[in-house]
Amino acid sequence: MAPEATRTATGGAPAQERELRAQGRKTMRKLLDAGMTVFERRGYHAARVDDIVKVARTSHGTFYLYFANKADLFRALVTEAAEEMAAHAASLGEVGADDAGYDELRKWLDRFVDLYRHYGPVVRAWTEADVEDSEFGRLGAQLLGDFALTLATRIRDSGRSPVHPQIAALAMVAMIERLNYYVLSRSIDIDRDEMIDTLAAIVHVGVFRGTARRPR
Amino acid sequence: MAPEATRTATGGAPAQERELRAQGRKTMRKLLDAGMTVFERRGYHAARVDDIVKVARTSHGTFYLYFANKADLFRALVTEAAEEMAAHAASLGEVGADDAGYDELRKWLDRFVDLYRHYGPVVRAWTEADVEDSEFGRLGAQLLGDFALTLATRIRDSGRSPVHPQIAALAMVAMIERLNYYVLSRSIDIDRDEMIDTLAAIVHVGVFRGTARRPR
Amino acid sequence: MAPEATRTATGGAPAQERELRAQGRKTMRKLLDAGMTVFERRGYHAARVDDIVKVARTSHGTFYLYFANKADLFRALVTEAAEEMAAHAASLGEVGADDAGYDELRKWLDRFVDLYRHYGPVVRAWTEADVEDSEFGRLGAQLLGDFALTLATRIRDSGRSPVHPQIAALAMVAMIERLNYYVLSRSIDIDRDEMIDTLAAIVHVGVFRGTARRPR
Amino acid sequence: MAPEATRTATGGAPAQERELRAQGRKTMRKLLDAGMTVFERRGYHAARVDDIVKVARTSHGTFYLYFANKADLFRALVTEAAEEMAAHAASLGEVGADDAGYDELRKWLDRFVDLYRHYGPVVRAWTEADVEDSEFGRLGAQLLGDFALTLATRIRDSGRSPVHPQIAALAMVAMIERLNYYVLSRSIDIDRDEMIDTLAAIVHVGVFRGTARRPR
DNA sequence: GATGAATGAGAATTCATTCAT
DNA sequence: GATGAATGAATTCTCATTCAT
Repeated sequence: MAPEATRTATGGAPAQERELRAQGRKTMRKLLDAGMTVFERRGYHAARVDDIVKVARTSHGTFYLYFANKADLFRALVTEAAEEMAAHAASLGEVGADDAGYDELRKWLDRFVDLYRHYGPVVRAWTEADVEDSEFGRLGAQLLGDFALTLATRIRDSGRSPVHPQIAALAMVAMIERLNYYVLSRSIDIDRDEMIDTLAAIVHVGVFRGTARRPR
Repeated sequence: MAPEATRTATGGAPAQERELRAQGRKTMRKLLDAGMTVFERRGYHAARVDDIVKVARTSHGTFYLYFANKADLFRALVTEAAEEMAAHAASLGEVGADDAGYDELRKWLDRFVDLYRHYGPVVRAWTEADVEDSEFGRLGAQLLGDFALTLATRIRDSGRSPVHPQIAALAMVAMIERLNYYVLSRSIDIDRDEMIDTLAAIVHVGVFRGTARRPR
Repeated sequence: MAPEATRTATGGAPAQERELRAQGRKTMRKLLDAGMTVFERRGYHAARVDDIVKVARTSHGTFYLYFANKADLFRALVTEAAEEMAAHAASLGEVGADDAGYDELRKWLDRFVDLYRHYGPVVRAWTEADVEDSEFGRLGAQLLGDFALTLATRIRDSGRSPVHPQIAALAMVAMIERLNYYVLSRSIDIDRDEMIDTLAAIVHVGVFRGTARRPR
Repeated sequence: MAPEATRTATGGAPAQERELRAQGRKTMRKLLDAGMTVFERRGYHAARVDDIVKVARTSHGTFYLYFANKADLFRALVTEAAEEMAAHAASLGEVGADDAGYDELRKWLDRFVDLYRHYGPVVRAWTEADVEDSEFGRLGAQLLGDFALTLATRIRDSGRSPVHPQIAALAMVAMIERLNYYVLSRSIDIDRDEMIDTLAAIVHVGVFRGTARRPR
C-alpha cells in the first residue's frame, strides 16, 4: 500500500464546481505535485504561485482555474496527508511488554517513516503556515489530537504504564515526528534502521514498560 | 537565575557600528522586546517591520537605526536564545538509574520548560524562518548539534543504555522541544508538573534504563 | 536612415527570460520611450519609476515585468544609443585637406547632430548616472574609446596633422559632444548650420590642417 | 596664486546669520572640504549628508548649524569655483597668429588645467545637479556665458578668424572642459604636457588661424 | 481550456531634516 | 557649539489575483 495508491486529490474550490475531464485532472495533478515540490524547497510562505506554475509548466491563469489561491492548493495537499496519517495512527495494534509488542511497535514506526518521507514536505510547510492561518492550525490540532488519542488508548490498554497516557501519547508523537523532521530537513545522517530501532526501544521501554531484551 | 538576568542584547548590524548611549540602548531593547512579541503573535514571515515598530512605539526610521532589517533583529533574538539554551544543555549532571538520577533529570527538565516558555516564540519562529533562510538553518543545526552532543555524552556515560546514544539524544531533544511546542502553540491544556513528570519518566526509563519507582 | 529605423530594443533582464508577443513588445517599447522622455525631463537620478509608468500609461507592476529596475531600462536605452553612435563614428571617410575633405567632415557632423538630437537625453543622463554606477562608466568609456579610435585613425591617415592623433581625437569628441550638449540643455540659441560650419572649420583646419577656403 | 589662496568660503545660509568664531570657521571649512571629497566620490545626487558628516568627523546636527541643506553647501562650493573660473577666463591676453600668440594660449590653458584639477569635482557634480535644479542651471549658464564671452572677444579681436566668434568660443570651452573631464573621470592616461600642446595647437590654428610652426 | 499581460495593494528601505540633551 | 536620536515622507519592488485573447 504505497502512499501513491490512495491519492485522493480532491482539488481546490474552483475545480469542484466543474466536471473535470482527463486533461483537466492531469493538469490539476501537475499543479499538486508542483506545489509539493515548491513547498518542500521554500516552505509555505516563500512559495510563490509563480514558482508552482513554472514547475508545473503551466500559466498563472491556469492555476486559478483549479485552485482559488495558494492556500487552497495547500489545503488539498494537507488533507491528503492528514487522511493518510490518521489512517496510519489507527493501524497500531496492541503493544505487549514482550517481543511481540516490540515488533508491533517497530513495524508501525517503520511504516510511519515511509509516510513521513512522502508527506514530510507538507507536514513541515504546515507547521510554518500554521502560525498565522488558524484554518491550518485547526486542521493540524485535529490531526494531532486523533493521532494522540489512538496512541493514548493503546497505552492505557497496555495497563502497565505508570505514566499519564495522554501526555505520554503526545510526547511519543512529538518525538517521532520531530526526529524524522530533523533527519529530513537538516540532512542529519542517521541510519534508517538504527533510528527506528532506537525509537522503538525508547517507546517500548519508556512508555509501554517493555521488558524484552533489546533486539539486534 | 531568571532568563532576563543574562540578556546580552548584542544588537543588529547598524547598531554595532556606533556606540550607543543609554537612550539608544533602551530603544534597542524596546525593539527587541517588541520583536519577541510580534514574532510570537504572527510568526516570522507574517511579522512586518511595521508591527514591531508599532508595538515598540517608535518610527520606521528608528528601526533601521538599530537593525538592518527584520532578519537582523531576529538574528539578535535567536542568538540570545541559542546561548541560553546551549548553556542549559551543558548543565545536565550525571543521570544514574536510581532516584537521584531521576531527580537530576527532572530538575533539568523543569528548568528547560521555563526557558522554553521564555524563548519559545523565538524557537517557533525560528523553525519557520529556517525553511528559506539557510543562515538560520545553520544556526539551528548548530544549536541542535550542541544540545544533542551534551546529552549523548550523558547517555554514554551512564553506561547502561542499550540504545544508540546520539540517536537517542536527538530523539530526546525532539520529544522535549516538540511537546513544549504543542503545549504552548496549540494551547493544549496539560498540567505543567504532570508534563515534566511524564517526560522525566519516559526518558529515565526509556533512555537511561532507570529503575526507580515512579515518583509522586 | 533615420534613427528609428534601426531601433533594436533589446529589453531588460526580465523581458529576456520570456518570449514576448506583439502586445508585450508594444508595452516594452512604450516603456522605453517613456523612459527617454522622463530621463530627458528630469535626468537620471530624479527620474522615478513612477514618472515613467505614468508617461507610459501603465502600472507599476507592468514596469517590473519588463525591466528589473530603473537602471535596467536605462541600460537598454544606453545600449541602443551606443550602438548607433559607434556605427556613426565608423562612417567617417577619408578627410583630405581640400574642399572634398571639408565636405566629408561636414556631412559627418551633420549626421552626428541628428543623432545627438535623438539620443542626447540618453547621453546626458548617462553622464549623470556615470558618477556612481561603474557599469555605466564602463559602457561610456568603451563608447568613448571606440569613437576616438576611429577618429584617431582618420587623423593619422591624413598624414598631415602635427598633433597627437589620439589626444586630438578625444579633443574633437569632447568639443563636438559638449557643444551639442550646451546647445540642447541650456537652450542656447545657435543656428544649426552655423554651428556645423564652425565645428567643421575648426576641426578641418585645426586637426586636419585643411587649407580650403572657408565655405559659404 | 594657488587656488587655496583665494578661498572665500562664504558659507551657507545659517552660518551667515551668526558670527563665527575661530572654531566655527574651522568646522565650516571641514564640512566644505568633506563635501568636495564626497561630491567627487559619489556625485551630487548620491552624496548623502551622512557621508559628508562622516568624512568631516562631525554630527548631523552640526551640519545644519552651518548649512541649510545639501544644496546650500554645494552652492558655496560652486560659487567659489565659479569665481575662480571667471577670473581665469578674463586673464587670457591677446592671441596673435605668431609664436607669441601660441605661447599666451598655452600658458592660459596650462593654468586652466590646474584650476580644473582642483575644482573638477565641483564642476562635474554641477553638471549632474544641473539637470533638475534650475538654480544650479542658471549659475552654470552664467559661468559658461561669461567664459565664452571673454573668449569670443579675443577671437573677434584677433580679426583673423573666419569662424563665428561666439560659436567658436563655446566650442573651445566645450573642448577644453570636456577633455579635462574625460581625463580626470575616466582615468584616461594622457601626458599633461602633450594634452596642453594638442589643445593649444588645435585652438591656435583652428580658431585663431595661427601660422606658427608646431612647437616641441 | 489555456495563456500571457496587466494590475495595485502592501511591505521594505532610505535619507534629509528636526529635536532634546 | 556640538551631538546622538528620532522622524516620516518618498520610493522601490514584489506578488497574489484578475483580465482579454
